[in-house]
Amino acid sequence: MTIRDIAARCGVSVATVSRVINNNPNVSPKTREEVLAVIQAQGYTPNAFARGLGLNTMRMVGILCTDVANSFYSKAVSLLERSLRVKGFDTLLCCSGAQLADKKKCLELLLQKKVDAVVLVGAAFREKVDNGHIAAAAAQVPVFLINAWLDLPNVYCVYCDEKEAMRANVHHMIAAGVRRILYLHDMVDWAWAGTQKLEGFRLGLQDCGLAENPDLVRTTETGVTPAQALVDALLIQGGGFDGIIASEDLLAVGAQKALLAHGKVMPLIGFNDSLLAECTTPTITSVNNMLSIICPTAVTLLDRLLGGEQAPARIAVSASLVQRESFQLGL
Amino acid sequence: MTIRDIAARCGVSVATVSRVINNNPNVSPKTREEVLAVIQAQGYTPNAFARGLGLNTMRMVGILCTDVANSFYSKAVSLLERSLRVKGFDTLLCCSGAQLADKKKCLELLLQKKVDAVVLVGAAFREKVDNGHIAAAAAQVPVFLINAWLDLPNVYCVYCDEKEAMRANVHHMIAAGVRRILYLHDMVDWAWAGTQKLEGFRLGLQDCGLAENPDLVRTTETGVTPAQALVDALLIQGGGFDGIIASEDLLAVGAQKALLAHGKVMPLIGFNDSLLAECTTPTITSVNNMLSIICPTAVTLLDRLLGGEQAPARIAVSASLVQRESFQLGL
DNA sequence: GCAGATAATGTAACCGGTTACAATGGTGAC
DNA sequence: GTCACCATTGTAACCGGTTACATTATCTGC
Repeated sequence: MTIRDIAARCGVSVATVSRVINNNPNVSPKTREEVLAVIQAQGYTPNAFARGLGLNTMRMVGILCTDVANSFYSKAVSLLERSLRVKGFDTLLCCSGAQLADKKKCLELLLQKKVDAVVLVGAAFREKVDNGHIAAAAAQVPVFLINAWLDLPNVYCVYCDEKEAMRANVHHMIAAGVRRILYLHDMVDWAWAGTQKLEGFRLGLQDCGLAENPDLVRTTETGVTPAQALVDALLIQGGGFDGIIASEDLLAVGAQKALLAHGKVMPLIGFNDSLLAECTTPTITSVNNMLSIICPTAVTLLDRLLGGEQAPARIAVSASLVQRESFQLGL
Repeated sequence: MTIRDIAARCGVSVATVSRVINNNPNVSPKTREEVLAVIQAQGYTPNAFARGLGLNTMRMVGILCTDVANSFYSKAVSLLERSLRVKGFDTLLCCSGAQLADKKKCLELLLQKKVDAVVLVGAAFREKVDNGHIAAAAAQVPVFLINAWLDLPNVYCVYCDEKEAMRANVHHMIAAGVRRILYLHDMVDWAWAGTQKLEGFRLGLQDCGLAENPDLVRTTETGVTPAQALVDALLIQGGGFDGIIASEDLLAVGAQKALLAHGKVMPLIGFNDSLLAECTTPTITSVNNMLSIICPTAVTLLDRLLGGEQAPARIAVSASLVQRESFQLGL
């Protein structure tokens, strides 16, 4: 069943049928109605490939995601997909893992499928690391970074100001009487968000006139268990901290487990406002980095841009702290 | 840059270039080498839409997922996407939500994009509910159900035998001395897996010569908080159970929170072996429904089938219980 | 009644690949 | 030398849409 079949059945030309399909106004109401009736009756659907070839787009957007199994990324993908669908885009998903070479390969795969744009979730590096693949992609289609920052042409960034959020966290803790904050972060030091948080932590201490203690800024592998092991080891060595901030809820959970095991109690703040933070006992206070704003905003940007409008290259939104039980503890 | 440009630059015909691109053996080594060199030099990539039009496939598979933000589904999507990519398929993702009408619409969207197959994650209904959209999809492309069961032509099911897993859970509990098990499940009673679990629960009791107590089979909304509220209410009313099985870790977490709040301790088993089960204190024993086997298996099936081979319509794998702290408690 | 504008429709080229079939050239057998 | 055969290559039709441009029909004002 092709457009020519429909045209023949209606006694009109293919152009007219095409016009009807694409809501082109240059068709008489009567003709339109007849054509629509035949299309309906025959259950005709235009061939997407032919359409793509003619229009040079299939309205597909590629999402390059480090790992959808990670709840933070999956939340982003979920929000992006929904927004994209509303705007009439389909989502091509590619989960690259953390390796640079794999990200590069996945990006190429997406571009080969001729997506209209690419959205990167947890895939952007700091400038000092090789971003050649992103620049190469941006040479072909607009690239959107979720919660990351990169100064490259045709790369658009929508992110949460986690630096300020972290700074505020430090202020909160110190205002509440904490004096020696342990900052726990995972080792992906190339990630933009990671550097922002660390910087915010330092700024916060500075604001309060406190010196940074290198022993209280600790790097751990990602995951509950490594974080738990690290905090456990620190507590065995005598601790030396009276509050904890973790760069991610996963690490906060590990820290909390260690605290509980030692019968210790102190303020604890995590990041990402994930489901995990609600599942522990006590629940964990966490920074919400506003994916629910960032993702739809990025899609709006994308839609505007592809529609030929101008769009800002960067949009920052501020975070919000979700208070739960773990912050009050031990005060 | 088209295939004709490449052909002209090489002094060969488009057919030859096409043969080189597609690894057709009917090309002399010398010619192949020359053509590849030019392709390389020009950075030529075949137009995916033209290719799709000619071959009537772009090697894309649609995944229809209820909700990727849910960790169980996102795990499935992650595993599926990886396996599909290895086989040379790209993944079109559509998250429909739980509404039947939305699922239907999403399925149509995927089919319009001319995917080679559709994989349904958390989207299959029991037979008594309307499955017309699935049958309609199966009339166009093979449909694969992850952890669900449906007897329709061209629908392939790969699932975990959660009925037996549940039955075994009941046996375990009773062997450990539990006498009155509370079964907590969410209200999506149309889901195949849900009915299987309930049936397994009943069979388990039957096996052990115990009568089913309707008061101890409770339905709750999905989520930690509703489950917590329900168990809390039951405990206030006096309890009457000495062990809990939850149809999902999320509910198990809620149940555990209620138990902790009441200072109660009893064996608890969840389903899905999710990250949540490791984050609570104590950790929660949970049934692993083998997504890590099911998903790659489904993709293998899909690949074989699209390759023209025969493939079984159903594959069942058995679950495995992951022992953690919550099962020993109170024994 | 007619020039000129406007609305509706049709024709055919084009998008960029794949591939059936035809054509060419070189080989060895006899 | 001729023929059959095989490996290699080329020509042109085809996939199924979109759309520039041409054409025809209708309407307007004078």
